[in-house]
Amino acid sequence: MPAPKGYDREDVLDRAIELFRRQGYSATSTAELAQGLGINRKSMYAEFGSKQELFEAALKRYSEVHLTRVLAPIEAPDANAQSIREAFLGYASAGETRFRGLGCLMANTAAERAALDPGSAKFVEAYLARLFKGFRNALANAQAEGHISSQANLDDLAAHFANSVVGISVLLRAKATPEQMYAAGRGATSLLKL
Amino acid sequence: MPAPKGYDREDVLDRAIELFRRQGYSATSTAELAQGLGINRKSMYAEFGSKQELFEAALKRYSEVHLTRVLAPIEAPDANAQSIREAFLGYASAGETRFRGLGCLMANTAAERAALDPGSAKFVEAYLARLFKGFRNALANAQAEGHISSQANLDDLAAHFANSVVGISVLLRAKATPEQMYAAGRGATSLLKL
DNA sequence: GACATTGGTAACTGATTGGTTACTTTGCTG
DNA sequence: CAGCAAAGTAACCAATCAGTTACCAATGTC
Repeated sequence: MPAPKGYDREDVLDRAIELFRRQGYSATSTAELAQGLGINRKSMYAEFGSKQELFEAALKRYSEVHLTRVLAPIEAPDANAQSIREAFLGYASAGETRFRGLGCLMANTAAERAALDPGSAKFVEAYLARLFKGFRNALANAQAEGHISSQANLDDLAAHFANSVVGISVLLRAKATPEQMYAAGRGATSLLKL
Repeated sequence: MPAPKGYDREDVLDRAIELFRRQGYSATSTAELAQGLGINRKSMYAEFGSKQELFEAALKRYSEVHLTRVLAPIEAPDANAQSIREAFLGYASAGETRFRGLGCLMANTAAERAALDPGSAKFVEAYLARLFKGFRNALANAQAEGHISSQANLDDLAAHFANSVVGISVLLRAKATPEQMYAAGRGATSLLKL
């Protein structure tokens, strides 16, 4: 067995996520990446192949780990109106953390790369579908629990909530004030009774 | 008097808007710009000074001309609930036009540049404030006309609509299906009575 | 029609881009 | 301890980056 790697792939990907999230794809050079990842350029290319492949690996991990954590409230099988409210409160509160100015890697990628790069677009597409599906289920429960009008169109509302999450992510990226984000969250969820 | 310019500044800026909107700031080179603008690189630098200044001039014109046109329904002094509905219908319908994949220059800039570039950030900030103000006024009229509950929080709702516009712009950029966008628009405006 | 002022063309600058190649170092296995 | 496969280092590559400079062409006034 040869010399073991001096780095952990998942740690490296988390650092890549941080870098791409802060600077975007185009504005992040491979030299910056290697330095930020704490590994050599050679090792970076050996491990990931190219900047594009590293980016897609970062998107994959972001989706599997980071998004899974942040979407947990609305993806729980028993998610309901209260879960949706809590989720938006959580996203708005990110404006008071270090994520202010960073935003969401998927939302940033949707705006920066998806239209130009099919490799990114498929992750964004899956992200939007995932958001919709999560909200759609939570809304079905909310309706069953009487927190939404029985004649509400759940597909429209799920699309609305998914869209609002994307919007809030961009506000977060654009350093909108936390109060703007809280207000947007309250407004978006104001049609949930109680 | 010397030789007249072989180009019109406003036409050139409109082409710059188109290019930056399609490719973003970082992914658009000055060579591409000069070619796309239909003028020489030298003339471009003589007219605008730098890529950054050209970008800001494009943002300025986009705000003054393009945004003013597209925001007209909600910025009319007598805008009301119906105006808001129509506006969202209009934004969603852009998904069936050539703007699919382009999105809104302000929303794209919010995600790509605002966090890194104060020069862009001030335009984005003004854009968000403008959206809020427009919706806030339209909502006041809507409430007076009985199309919104009298105890609704108009500030929250204005922030919500502004946020939804940003979200829909990103969906447009990410080539979401028109149906996704129409659904998001219907969901976002579903709390407007009638 | 000579001059002055501007726009247009193209070659060029040094720096940086993504990616590669030779070479050294490391650490496990037989 | 000898051998070898992989990681680390750094120099290197052609291409491209934003921006500049020197030159030519066009247009106006006097």
